Amino acid sequence: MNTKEQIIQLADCFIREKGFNAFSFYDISNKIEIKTASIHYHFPTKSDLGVAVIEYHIEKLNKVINDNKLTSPMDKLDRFFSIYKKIKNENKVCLVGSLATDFNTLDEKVKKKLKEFSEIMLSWVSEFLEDGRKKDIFDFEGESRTKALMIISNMLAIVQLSRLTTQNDFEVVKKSIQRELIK
Amino acid sequence: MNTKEQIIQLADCFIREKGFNAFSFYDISNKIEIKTASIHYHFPTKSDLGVAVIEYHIEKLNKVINDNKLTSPMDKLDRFFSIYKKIKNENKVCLVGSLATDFNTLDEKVKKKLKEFSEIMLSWVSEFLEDGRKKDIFDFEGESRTKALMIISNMLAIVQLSRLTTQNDFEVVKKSIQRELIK
DNA sequence: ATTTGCCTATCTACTAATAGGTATGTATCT
DNA sequence: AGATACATACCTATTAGTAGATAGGCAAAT
Repeated sequence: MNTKEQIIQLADCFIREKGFNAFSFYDISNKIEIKTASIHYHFPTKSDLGVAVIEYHIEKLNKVINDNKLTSPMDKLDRFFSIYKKIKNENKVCLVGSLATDFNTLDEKVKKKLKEFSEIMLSWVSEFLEDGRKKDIFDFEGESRTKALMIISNMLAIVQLSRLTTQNDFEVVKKSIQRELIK
Repeated sequence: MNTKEQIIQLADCFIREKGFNAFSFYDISNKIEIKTASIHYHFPTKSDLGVAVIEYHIEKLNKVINDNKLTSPMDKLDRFFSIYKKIKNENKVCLVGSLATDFNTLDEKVKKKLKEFSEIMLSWVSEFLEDGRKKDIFDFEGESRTKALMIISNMLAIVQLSRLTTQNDFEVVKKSIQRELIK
């Protein structure tokens, strides 16, 4: 892994651990052996770094989507849950949730990229929910986009909320979604 | 309203608009005619101000709970939704969501107070859901605390997420919760 | 009735730390 | 020679927080 990738991954960690406005170039320079000024060589501004982090997430998500193109809706759902399970295990929050609370402080290109990311996520979940319903694996009423919004909301929020309640609440919510959804 | 109360309300606005780490004493001093140093007279540290903001929310929530002690579970649910409706209309996010993403940067007394707040919210919702189920107004499976977690998660997240998708998604999610819950 | 002194709430002026960012130099590799 | 990937040194703005002065109100003492 080269320096640029390392910077992106560290920034990603900090954003989802502490929030965009709470992490600094110094935090990164402190973890890898590089001076803060050198980070600007790879990413002129903090916003550029923010965009790169989101792009990294888009790539990862697109890879998940592609690798699961041929699997069943149930497998896709499990894969979806595993993304959030990993976030919870690391005691982080999801990127969308983290940046959404800071949204009004972000500059336009970060906002735009974040919207792109959430759109990809929402489309993917909507599609495999719809597919699962057609195949009689899932059961829900109303539009699949709405159900996707509901499930994503649950996941996005529970990784945040369970920082305050109990870590176990993640599993509680996950199982509740499965029980309601799966026929 | 005295200066101290004004400071709390402004801090509350900023926290839920931009996040705890993105607002400064200057932001407040800029809105009311007071110097930043004078804010420290009322709140020695930023954390003290944070605690006061959460306490303000606890008071408000306790008032809502008390004023609705004798109303029906359905009215309580509507009242619960109206809290988030207001948040959405102001394009803010809820306090718990905002501070949960910054959680690892907060100091202990703020964390503790925030946990208190989320506990009160969760208990209240759990109780009126349970009551509504007993009275055959609501229909859901599993523990009422779990259902409360699900509904609070939906609300907490959709005020964040709909900053990225469309504002209307708040109503979509709200109606979906109602359709699933109400017999 | 006036003075004295304390309390409250503010200001001015300051500090030390941290922030994001820039300009320039330099070593290495192609 | 030029591009790449750093470092050094620096800048400016902003941050939370402190110290000390001040001004008004109130209440007890003179």
